Amino acid sequence: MKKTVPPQTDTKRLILDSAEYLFAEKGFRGTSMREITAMAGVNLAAVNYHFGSKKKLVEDVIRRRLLPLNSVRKKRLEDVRAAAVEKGKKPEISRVLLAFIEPTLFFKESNPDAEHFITFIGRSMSDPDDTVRDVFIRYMKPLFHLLHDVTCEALPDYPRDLLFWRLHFTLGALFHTMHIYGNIKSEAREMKTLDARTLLDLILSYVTAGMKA
Amino acid sequence: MKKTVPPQTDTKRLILDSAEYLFAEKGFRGTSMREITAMAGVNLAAVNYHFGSKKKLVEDVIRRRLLPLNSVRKKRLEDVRAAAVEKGKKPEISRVLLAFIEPTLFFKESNPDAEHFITFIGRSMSDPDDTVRDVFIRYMKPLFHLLHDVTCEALPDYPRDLLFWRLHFTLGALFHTMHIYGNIKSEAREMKTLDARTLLDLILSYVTAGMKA
DNA sequence: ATTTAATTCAAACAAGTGTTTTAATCATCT
DNA sequence: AGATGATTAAAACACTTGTTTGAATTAAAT
Repeated sequence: MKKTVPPQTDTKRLILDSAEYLFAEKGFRGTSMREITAMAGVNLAAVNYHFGSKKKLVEDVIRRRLLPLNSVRKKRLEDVRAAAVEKGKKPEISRVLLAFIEPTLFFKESNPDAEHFITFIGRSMSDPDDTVRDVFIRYMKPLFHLLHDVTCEALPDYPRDLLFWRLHFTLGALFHTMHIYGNIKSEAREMKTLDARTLLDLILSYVTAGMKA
Repeated sequence: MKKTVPPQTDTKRLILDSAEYLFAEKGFRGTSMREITAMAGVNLAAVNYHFGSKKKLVEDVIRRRLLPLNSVRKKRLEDVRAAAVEKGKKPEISRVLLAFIEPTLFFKESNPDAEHFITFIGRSMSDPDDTVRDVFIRYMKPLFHLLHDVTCEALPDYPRDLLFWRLHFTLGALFHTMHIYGNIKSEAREMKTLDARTLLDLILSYVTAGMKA
């Protein structure tokens, strides 16, 4: 009848974890099925059996983290909007940006096993591979629209197009930061180790000033 | 009759052009030697003969555009610094950023055949492939140091570390913009077509405000 | 215990990878 | 002209890629 806890769950999770780590480290195309399965300690055919294909796998890797993260960001944005409506005032832009950025940067700490996901997602939007970029954009687009809307409510005197571009600058700064943050190698030696809170303050003051320049 | 220009030059340039276009379109790992040589209309072995390997090729692709571009940016930065010294004042941060960003965004127009390079270079810093990222960072590092120094001279009351991070945010915004700008597909349909001058004004006001937040 | 379905496994598959090889072709100079 | 060195050409190289196969193993249900 109904199965309670099939061992299949372990295999799938092991594969997702390994794939997430390797995709962050070497990119989608730079990671082979054999590397993934070897690291996960499962058979080579397991990926195609459980996920169907490499493309389906990367979609699941992205979905597993991005859907919960986007739920949190969506709720935070709607809370800011609702709080403003209740007080009969427009939302404060710094709170709007905080609602979006804080869960993003702190996602790494709330999900300690997801630290590599931040690195991976940081370059997904400009990934050379269509598959990765398309999946990422597909899941981000509704949330970005919401962010755009709430931003326009916070700064009603600014043209929508202007705020659209400035949000793109903000995302560029954020993604770039996400990619180098948590990336031990590269140029981490030049920047003192920062905790997420300090980094959040840094980026928040920067993008807030930029948005209402 | 005597040919002043040896035909070898043509082959190398054809390969560089095709590689630049395809690397921008599909990434370093996503582009095969056969695609490059087929598009260039040359023999498959020509790449290894003229460049040595695929890695050496991508290094030449990057160098061909980045060295001249960096020379211009370096001169512009030093001009801003010299002009400030002459007047006995500190340089203006907006002029510092302009000196760096303007040649970058206008590079596409001064070199019409290099329009894809901007897309390519826009993601080089976070490219999943070590080769691309290392080459790019190697050629950018001295210029970034200069930019950092002149920025610190423009804002002497701000801690060096703070300005270091804010410059990273600025580069993130710039690279992200470079990558989506000139990329006809993706989300160009949502953003009205902008000329380089308007885009420059947009990003400059944003990052200037962010830097001196 | 026997049947049935789900999962794992080793092996092979066809296609694609960057690179090398060796002979043919070309341009240039004495 | 012929000789020399640089460039091109087609083919093969050794290797990796994602995926599929069919048998072996495991778990669940009757």
